[in-house]
Amino acid sequence: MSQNDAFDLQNFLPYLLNQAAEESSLAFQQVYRDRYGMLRTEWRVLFHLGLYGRLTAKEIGMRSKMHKTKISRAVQRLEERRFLTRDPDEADRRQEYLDLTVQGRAAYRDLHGVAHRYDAALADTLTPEEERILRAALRKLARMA
Amino acid sequence: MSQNDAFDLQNFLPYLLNQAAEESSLAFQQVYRDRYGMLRTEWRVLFHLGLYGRLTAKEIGMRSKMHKTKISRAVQRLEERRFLTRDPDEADRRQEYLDLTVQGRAAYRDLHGVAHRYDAALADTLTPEEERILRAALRKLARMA
DNA sequence: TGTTGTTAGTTACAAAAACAACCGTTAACG
DNA sequence: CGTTAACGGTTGTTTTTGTAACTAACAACA
Repeated sequence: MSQNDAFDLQNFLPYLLNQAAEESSLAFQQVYRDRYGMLRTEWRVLFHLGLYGRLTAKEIGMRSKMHKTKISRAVQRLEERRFLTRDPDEADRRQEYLDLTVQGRAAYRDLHGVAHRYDAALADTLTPEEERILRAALRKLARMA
Repeated sequence: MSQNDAFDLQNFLPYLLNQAAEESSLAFQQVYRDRYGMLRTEWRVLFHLGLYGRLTAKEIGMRSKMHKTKISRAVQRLEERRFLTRDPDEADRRQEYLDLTVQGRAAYRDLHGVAHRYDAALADTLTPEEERILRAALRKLARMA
């Protein structure tokens, strides 16, 4: 039974963050899933390559904090579906550089636009002050150890 | 390659929300996992019962937005481990009321305290204004359709 | 050089989530 | 009543994720 204390689930930041993240991801997920058959890990890899250009799996891992097995599998699927190619680094043959194909860049541009517009639509439900502070606070929380 | 546009992953709210949610859940997850062998779905069910008292699975679903199969399985495991009991509703034998056992209430009180303190610690990394606005903005986003 | 440790990435297996079909019960209504 | 639809919940199967062990390549250094 509830303790006489205002602290409930809706006040628990991890829970609240999760609900907001899930709810706000849904509509975008719909797009990359239906339009390109991608998983979350896959559009993330696609975006990293689209935004920063040629990268190794390792570099994607450092930037995204995704585990290397997730990246490995996402890269496999993206390669199978011809969204990217692998280019072995001759100087260090443990790693390979990843590049988007023409098709990959097209998908990236498309999804980038969708994401941008969707982000703007989300931000529109907030006041400018709310938006600014929300982003700052989220960055702080995401950077915690 | 990056378009000449400030919009990148770190500015995409669903991504940012997800990173913050994941990062901020980690430490708490550690506690309910190590201390009670629970999964995320399980502590959520536990909290619903702890906060609101006797509920049916359906009611938990409406409040939490979790899918009914997740709830069904969480309830199973919580019952096996003697954190809750089921009480069939004689008036409508499709549903059953769920109640925490003594052990369940003890686990709830313990985890509630941990969550409360952890939430306070998270909030401490923010200014009071940031905290207030963050919570308001997250509630807005979580309630979107 | 050769041995030992690290690194980038993959693979194999176990745990968990998603999705659909299902069972027994109740509601709606001819 | 009897039939059909809806509901609460469970079960089975497929995807996806997490974890650990592995391979091949490189680095450090005696």
